[in-house]
Amino acid sequence: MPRKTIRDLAKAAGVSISTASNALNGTGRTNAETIERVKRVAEEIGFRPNALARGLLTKRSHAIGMLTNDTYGRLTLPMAAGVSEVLVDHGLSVFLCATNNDPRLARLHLETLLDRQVDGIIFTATRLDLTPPPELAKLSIPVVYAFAEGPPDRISFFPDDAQGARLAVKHLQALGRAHILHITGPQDYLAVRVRAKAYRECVGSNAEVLFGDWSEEWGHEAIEQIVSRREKIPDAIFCGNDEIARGVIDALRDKDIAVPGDVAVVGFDNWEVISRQTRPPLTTVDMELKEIGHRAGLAILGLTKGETIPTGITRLPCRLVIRHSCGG
Amino acid sequence: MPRKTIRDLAKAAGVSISTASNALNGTGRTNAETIERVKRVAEEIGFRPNALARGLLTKRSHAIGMLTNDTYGRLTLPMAAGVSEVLVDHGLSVFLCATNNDPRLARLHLETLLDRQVDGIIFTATRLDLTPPPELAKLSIPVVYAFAEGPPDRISFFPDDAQGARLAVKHLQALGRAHILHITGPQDYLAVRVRAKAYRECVGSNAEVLFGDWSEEWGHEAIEQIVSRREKIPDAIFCGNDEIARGVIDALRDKDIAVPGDVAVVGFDNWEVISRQTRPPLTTVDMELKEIGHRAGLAILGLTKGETIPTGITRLPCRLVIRHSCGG
DNA sequence: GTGAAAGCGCTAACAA
DNA sequence: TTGTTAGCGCTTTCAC
Repeated sequence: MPRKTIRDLAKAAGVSISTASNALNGTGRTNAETIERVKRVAEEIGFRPNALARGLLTKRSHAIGMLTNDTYGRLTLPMAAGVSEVLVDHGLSVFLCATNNDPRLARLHLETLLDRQVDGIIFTATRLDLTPPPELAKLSIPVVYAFAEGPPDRISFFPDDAQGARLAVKHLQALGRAHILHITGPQDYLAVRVRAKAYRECVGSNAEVLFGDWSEEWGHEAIEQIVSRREKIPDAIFCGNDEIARGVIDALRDKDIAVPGDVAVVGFDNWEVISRQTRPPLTTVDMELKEIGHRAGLAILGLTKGETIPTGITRLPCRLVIRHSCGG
Repeated sequence: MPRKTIRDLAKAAGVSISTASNALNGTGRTNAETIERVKRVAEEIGFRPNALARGLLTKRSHAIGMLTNDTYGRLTLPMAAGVSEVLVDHGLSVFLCATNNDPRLARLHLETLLDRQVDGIIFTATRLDLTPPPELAKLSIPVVYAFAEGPPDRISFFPDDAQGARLAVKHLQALGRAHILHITGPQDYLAVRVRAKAYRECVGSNAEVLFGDWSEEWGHEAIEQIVSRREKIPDAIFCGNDEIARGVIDALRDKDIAVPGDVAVVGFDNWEVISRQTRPPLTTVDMELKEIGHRAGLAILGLTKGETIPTGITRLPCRLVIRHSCGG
């Protein structure tokens, strides 16, 4: 059985097509009783409007595209969930397009999205300093950047890395740790530089930072370096992500250095498969990716309604998740 | 500047609307030269057909919905990537709908998808024995189940857990391990029972299986149990997932039991953030989730074209990823 | 208050 | 081979 059309509805309710339409949408001037009846009949016969037909006419598809540079990694997904969460109740659907960092694929997806008359596009990336597809800047529909930096006249949401780093370092200081070391990822990541700078501002500008990569292995190696110096080891380590932190904790245990007794450790990301499973469980900074998704979704929603929303980068606060790797 | 319509194209190319349409779509009988010209002009003026209008008329939206029970977890995402990968080149887009295991949300998403005239729906779950939304069974559009079991008259794709388990166990046996233990997850998971059964068929029906949960902690605890028995410990352990395997490996190292020297360990999932980072790196079974996504995408594609595709459950082979936790 | 009619951008008969 | 015409299902003037 094919879907009921508004014609079927009009016939069944004994009204004209336009009255049926008005009754359902609350447009025009319609008798309250008629509205009631049309709605009841619509329910009875299972009428649901065809979104394609409606979109064709109103020029609003009530769909948005989410363009992401990776194959839905651990950063993109919480954001996508956040976006979807706020939009579903407003009747907006989300096309998920993974570009896999391939410009050709990005263009392909983008064209398809425009053909589908999406009301807006959210671009998300896996690192803040990845250059978004330049085509996005020229679009006449709303574009919001999440975990990526768009042009100044667009809206971009970032986690506040500096604040997150301060959160971590100040927590360690409040716990009485005086000699804090920072072991982090590759220096060419913007987030790495921002976090390192904030760290230095808290503990003094001659504070030591060890740059490496994002792996557990680097955590091990860094500890090896520290210990082999035969100096006094730090009493706290602020790690650039949870994987490094896990490596650090494991390496310390291998050397019979107690965590948090001798050395307190803080991570960054709150990637739970890691942060919950270190021994002891890891105190870490959560970037609130889902909240970034929420905000991006709300921004798109507002823009499509013609609201004015401040452009430029908005930094959203991180949250410290306290577990046992710092004591307490 | 509004988008160009097929009218603009027809005018610019000096042909009628229908000729323009035929030229672009290869329908009807059109002069090769005209086709050429129309296509060139379309390119020049930047004409792109409105997918909404086309869909309204052809009753094919060239979009599908992907309904998933979780907030895009680690199982769903590789599958989603696989689906999208095979569909993008056929001009199909994917609506991603996370139901968060909430039946109300599932229904809401489903209705929206139908309103949008999606050509088909792929349902994916985080466990094989999760009951898919019953509404799906009654739909008149194609529905494919990936990592979930649909009704017998629909298409379902599963990883071949039994084959995966055999792969792991036979690998250990080929390496000369004679006393293999299975430490796995909760017995109420179908996958757990299937893997355990396959394991027992390989090593003998009195073989021991320890059921627990999916955590690293359980891996530790299981090793504790084994060692405290003061019997001869097994020379190989087949773990139900990578998290358990990581716990097992860590616990063995804590007890100075060499991996793979004394005990070889195999995991299940190939969740790389874990399997690459264990010491030694973990040999593990990969369920080829992306391939499941590929197959689901191709199945939907075929169904929307009216092809006949065998219904019921198709089990897709797992692959053994060899690292160092078994030696070699 | 309600309905007839026009038309969103496109495809597909059918006529020319 | 091409153009004319009639809609797809809906919203939206504008008469009545």
